[in-house]
Amino acid sequence: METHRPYTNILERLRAAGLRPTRQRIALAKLLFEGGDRHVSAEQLHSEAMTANVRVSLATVYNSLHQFTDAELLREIVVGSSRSYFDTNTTSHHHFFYERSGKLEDIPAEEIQVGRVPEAPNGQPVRRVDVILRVDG
Amino acid sequence: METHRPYTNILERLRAAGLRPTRQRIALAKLLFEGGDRHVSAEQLHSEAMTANVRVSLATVYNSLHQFTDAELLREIVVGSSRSYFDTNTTSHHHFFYERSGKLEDIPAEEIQVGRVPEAPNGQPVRRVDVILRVDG
DNA sequence: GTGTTTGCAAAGTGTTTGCAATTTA
DNA sequence: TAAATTGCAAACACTTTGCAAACAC
Repeated sequence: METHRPYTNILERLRAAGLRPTRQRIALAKLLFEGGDRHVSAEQLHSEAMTANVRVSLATVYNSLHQFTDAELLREIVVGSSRSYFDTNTTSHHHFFYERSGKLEDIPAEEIQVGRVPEAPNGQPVRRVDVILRVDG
Repeated sequence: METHRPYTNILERLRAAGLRPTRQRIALAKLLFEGGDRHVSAEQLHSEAMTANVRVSLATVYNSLHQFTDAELLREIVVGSSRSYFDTNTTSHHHFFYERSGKLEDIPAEEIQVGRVPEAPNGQPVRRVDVILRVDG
C-alpha cells in the first residue's frame, strides 16, 4: 500500500536525508521520484520545473541534485564530458549510452554478468562498478 | 627490432591516419606514444609540451587529441564531468578510477570477466563496453 | 529568533570556434 | 601554389560561488 502515500514519502525521504523539505526541494523530488526510473540533467529538471510552474532557480536545481546525490537518493552518471546525468535508480545496475542522442537507458544488473573484480592496487575497496555499453544511435 | 625505429613509426602512424606529420603533431605523438600506456588530459599534454620546449597552442593540442582519437591512435575515456582523458592503450581493457586524485589505471581485459552483453533495444551494435571500478583514494 | 536555503548575477573551468598567418606537399 | 594546419582570442556550455533576502523550525 505504500504506493498510495507518495507525498508523505517524499517529505520523509527529505527529512531522513537531513534536508529541510522546502517548497523547491519537495517539487524537485516529486518530479524526480514520482516518475519511475529516470535520467535527468540539471537543465532538463529545471525546465520541467518551469513547465510545472514551479519557480526554482537553476542554481537551486544544481544544489538539490548534489544534495540528493550525497544523500543517496540519486546516483550521478558520467558518460560524456559535456553534461552530468542523475539517475533515480540507486540500486546496482548498468547503462546503455546512445552517443548520438545522448540518451541513457538502464540495464538491470542481472543482464550483465561481471565476474569477480580485482582489488585496487592500493587496497581500497571498489565503491562502484559501472558498466557502460556504448551504442551509436 | 621495431622498438628501435620509434621516429619512423610515428611519421608512419600519422601518415597512415591521413594526418600530415607537422612539427606539432610529431612532438605530441612522441610525448603520447613513446611513454608506454598513458592517460592524459589536454592540459597535461600541453604542459608536457611546454616543459619539453615544444611550442604548441592548447587549441592545437585539443585538435590533435581529437584527430588521434578519430584515427584510433587514442581512446577517449570519460569518468568525471570535469575533464576528458585520452588513453594511449586502444586495445580492449578497463579502468580503475581514483575519485580523489582523479587518476586512471588500466585493468587488462582478462582480469574482469564480462558475460554476454545484451543487444541494444534498437538493434544497433554495442560499440564498446566500458567497465570502470570506482575507488575513493 | 536563528540557522538554513534560495536566487541572482558573476566568476570559473574545460573545450570549441573563426579566421588570418603559416606551413606542408 | 593550393590545401591543410596552426595560434590566438573570443565564444561556449555547463557548473559553481558569494552574498543578501527569504524561509523553516
